[in-house]
Amino acid sequence: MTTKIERTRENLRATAVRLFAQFGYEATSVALIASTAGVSEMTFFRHFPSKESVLIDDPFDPEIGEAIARQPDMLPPFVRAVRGIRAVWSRLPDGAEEDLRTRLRIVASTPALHSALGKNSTATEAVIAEALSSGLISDRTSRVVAGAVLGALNAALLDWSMAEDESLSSAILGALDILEANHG
Amino acid sequence: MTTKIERTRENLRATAVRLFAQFGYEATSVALIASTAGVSEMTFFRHFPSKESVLIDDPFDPEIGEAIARQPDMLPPFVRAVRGIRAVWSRLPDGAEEDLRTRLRIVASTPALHSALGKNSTATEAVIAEALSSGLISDRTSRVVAGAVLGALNAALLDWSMAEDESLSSAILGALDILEANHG
DNA sequence: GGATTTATGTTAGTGACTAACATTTCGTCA
DNA sequence: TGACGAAATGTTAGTCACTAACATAAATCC
Repeated sequence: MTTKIERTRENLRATAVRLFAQFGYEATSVALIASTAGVSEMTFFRHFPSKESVLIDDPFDPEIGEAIARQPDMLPPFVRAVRGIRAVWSRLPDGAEEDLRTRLRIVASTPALHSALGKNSTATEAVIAEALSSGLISDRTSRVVAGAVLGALNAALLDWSMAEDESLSSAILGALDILEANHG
Repeated sequence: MTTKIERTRENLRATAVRLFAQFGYEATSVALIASTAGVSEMTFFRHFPSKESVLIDDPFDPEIGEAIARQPDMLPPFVRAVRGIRAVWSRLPDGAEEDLRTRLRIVASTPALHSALGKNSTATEAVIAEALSSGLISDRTSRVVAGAVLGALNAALLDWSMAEDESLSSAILGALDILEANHG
């Protein structure tokens, strides 16, 4: 059974996304989201650390790290990172795709949120860099490769969100292929 | 002769950076910066659009675009982007290097600012993507490559800021080489 | 030196977010 | 079923970044 806390959170999330889509992200205050959802403003912040986090949350960090760490050590770091991400992102839970597209469209159309995407990436970037690190390459190389791969992934996600009838996996795979080309 | 507006701006900038280094970015309010600099809070925002912008400003966008556009069309987009950025970033005005390092160190040590780095990149990313676009590659490819290159550049800059005795150009060139490797 | 810009100040406000404390709602067990 | 302890929510008051409107001071031009 869904707990109350889960229900309240989902209620807030759905309400927020609906209002964002209708009035725009910046024009939608947290106070409005809360009152529309029938809770107080404080309750919103008990369930989400920030207004941004309703749209931007990426629970895949641990999986990505493991998937990258699983790639053979002798492959170039670029290839390891790309294949790890590909392994995680090419199979999303059903229904998550439309939801992700809705959220990313709001992000893409709100300049103030572009940076938020990057903020989220910071943690992921660290995870990737860590997973890449080995005796064979420098920390600098790990971090630069992680930054490049994440930058490419984010660009592809935003671009995909604006496309009409493309599957997420084909967009991701296509973008990662661009990176991997001539590296493997 | 330096105009008054330039003097006030530089005064605010120097004061802010000094306070950031001393007390930390988040612990330093704009009100404190302004009063320490001997002006009102409003004046601060007349000279800087945001608190972040004191540390993060990248006036190179037009140059980067031109430098990339100058690269031969038949080169792979990765190589064009990397060489364009290399051309611009490998020659910085004297003294700018120490200043940049100071600012980036504050950014690197302040999680809240990591996203700001990405925000700044959004504009640069668009410039790079535009400069890359040609009849030979898709818009998607341009954007993905731009994202990758910018992600790598930002990672390298942050990493460099924490290093002790490394020149900026060698860090940049090294990072770009990682990207260009096997692409040219 | 007076008039006109130009830079700055003041005041008041919005919106995201936090802290401290009060209150309700809920599951649990007698 | 009803009291009890805990979890979820509410209230209030505050901080800080940032904006708008209007007022004043200071630099520049004639």
